[in-house]
Amino acid sequence: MRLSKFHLATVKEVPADAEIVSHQLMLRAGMIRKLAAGLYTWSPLGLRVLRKVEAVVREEMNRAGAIEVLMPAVQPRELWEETGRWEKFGGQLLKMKDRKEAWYCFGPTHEEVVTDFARAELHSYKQLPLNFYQIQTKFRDEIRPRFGVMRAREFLMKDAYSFHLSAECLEREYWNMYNAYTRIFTRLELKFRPVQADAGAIGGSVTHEFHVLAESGEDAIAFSDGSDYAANVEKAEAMAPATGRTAPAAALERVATPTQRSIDEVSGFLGVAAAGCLKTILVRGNDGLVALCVRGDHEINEIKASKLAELPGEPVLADEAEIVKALGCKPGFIGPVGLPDSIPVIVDRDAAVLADFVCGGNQDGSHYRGANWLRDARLSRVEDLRKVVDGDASPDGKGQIRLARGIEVGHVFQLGTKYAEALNASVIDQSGKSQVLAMGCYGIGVSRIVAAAIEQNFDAAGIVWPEPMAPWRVVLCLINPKNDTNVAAVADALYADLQARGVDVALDDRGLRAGGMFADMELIGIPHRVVVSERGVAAGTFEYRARRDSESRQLSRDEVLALFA
RNA sequence: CGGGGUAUAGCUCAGCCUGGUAGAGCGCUAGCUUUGGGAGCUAGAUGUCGAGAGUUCGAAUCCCUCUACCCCGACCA
Repeated sequence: MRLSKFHLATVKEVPADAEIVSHQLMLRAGMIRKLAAGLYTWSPLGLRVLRKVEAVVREEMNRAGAIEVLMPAVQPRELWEETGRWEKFGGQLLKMKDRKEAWYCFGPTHEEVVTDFARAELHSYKQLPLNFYQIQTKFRDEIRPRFGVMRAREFLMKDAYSFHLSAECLEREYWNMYNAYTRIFTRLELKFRPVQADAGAIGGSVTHEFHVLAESGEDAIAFSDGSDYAANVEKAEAMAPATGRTAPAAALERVATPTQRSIDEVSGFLGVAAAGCLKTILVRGNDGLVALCVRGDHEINEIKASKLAELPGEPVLADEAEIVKALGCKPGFIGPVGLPDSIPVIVDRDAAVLADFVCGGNQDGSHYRGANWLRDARLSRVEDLRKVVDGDASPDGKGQIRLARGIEVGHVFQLGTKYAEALNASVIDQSGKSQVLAMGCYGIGVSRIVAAAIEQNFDAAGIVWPEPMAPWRVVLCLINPKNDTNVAAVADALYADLQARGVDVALDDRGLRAGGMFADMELIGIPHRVVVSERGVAAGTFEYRARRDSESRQLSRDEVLALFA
């Protein structure tokens, strides 16, 4: 590509509301331009990168045996009503009406459509297994779109859906996709980690997320420093403590805490470590209020709480009025001692081994000191309720938990028969009986990968692309071609040679001064730069510099060609 | 959804409190000089001050309504 014929649009300034580095650099490099909240135009430069990522994804999906399709972005309401998700999907589902007043949605995902396709196309076990995938625009009406294309409303996604006769076959394909994803992120040269994840409301068995590791990541992941164990903190199990509960030593004593409500305040005021305090919260259960207890220095894991039989799928905290009505005190003074019998007390494993602890007094302005389970407080059940913290024992028994932040770029999932059942997608098996299809689904956030890659690969000058997704692999920079016509001629010849060898090369013939040209090429992150100048032409050499290096080298023409062979 | 903020030139923003000729930097156009790390000088073009209604002799500025965008908030027990 001759850059004089391209449309580069780098800028020096960036809006104050671009918070993370990938958003800032994508705007400065002119890769994207915002149209509205969460909606971006991909410029020619940005699109080149997006297409490179897409190409790697497509190649590896094809290699793994998946078959590409393209489904409609707009989907009819009736289909979504068959699975009940027209209502259940919530506010993220963008709904609209056509001229006949019929309802449609802009697809946030394609389980319904692909299953509808499958029930029409698949009739016999002989056609299975199959894995259909597409690379397509999705729309999710996020509450708060932010960070540029990282959390946009409209985004490009690769989604694949596999169909099987048996759970065993589904599981084989699941690991096939897991391996394909590992190849994709490895080829893209990203630092990533597959992590065990929560199956969510869908309730499948095994599921993994693929996270690109980055400080700015929106997800917290836990991994072991002594093994391959890695899990989303939502999922990571907090192991039972090694030592049991010690016998009560202190007497129960009510102490005044006139204004101290939070663990920090109470622990500071009473001079007791947070780990010696008990945090009790009241949530609305399926049948009245439920108390959940964790150690003061721990936090409740909502995902784990949502799985308790006593609680609805999405637990809601009791509000102040409910608490006052039930206990006669305000939030901040709740504890398990003397709670009404109607309120189950579910206690985290670590909180359950506390002895002589501090907890709320169920009376405004008071806490208990020296409280003990059984002697003073009822304990209905012990469960894993808390979020893991750095230093916890790894659930696989090897090493300790460390925490890191990640950007979720892929997710593999065994759906089972949920959608196939709802939409009645089945085939005839060997024995002539109708069998509901088992399904898997596998997503990759293609546009998000572009941003995630920048979060891992940048420096003060701009983006430092991994080669497989760089807009061009190498750029030839012309210095002062007007002074010496040989410069342009030499550059043109080298450009033609590289192109003939299939090298993805750009020729910066825009006529900029050296400084501006170098700054642009570094900002947009081209991995290799070859300078063609009057000096070099006279000496028969080219100046070469890798984007990641700070030093340049003089190379002969053959050496340049050999670099990109 | 609740709270807060912003909306002015192509871009990034100042001006608004205290009403009175529409501003800066960058970018853009032309000329001259310059030419290996975002050049300098000179001359120039560019505005529905988000929309609507109001107060006023007069509104970017004050009041009201609307819209868009951004930030914060989902554990405090």
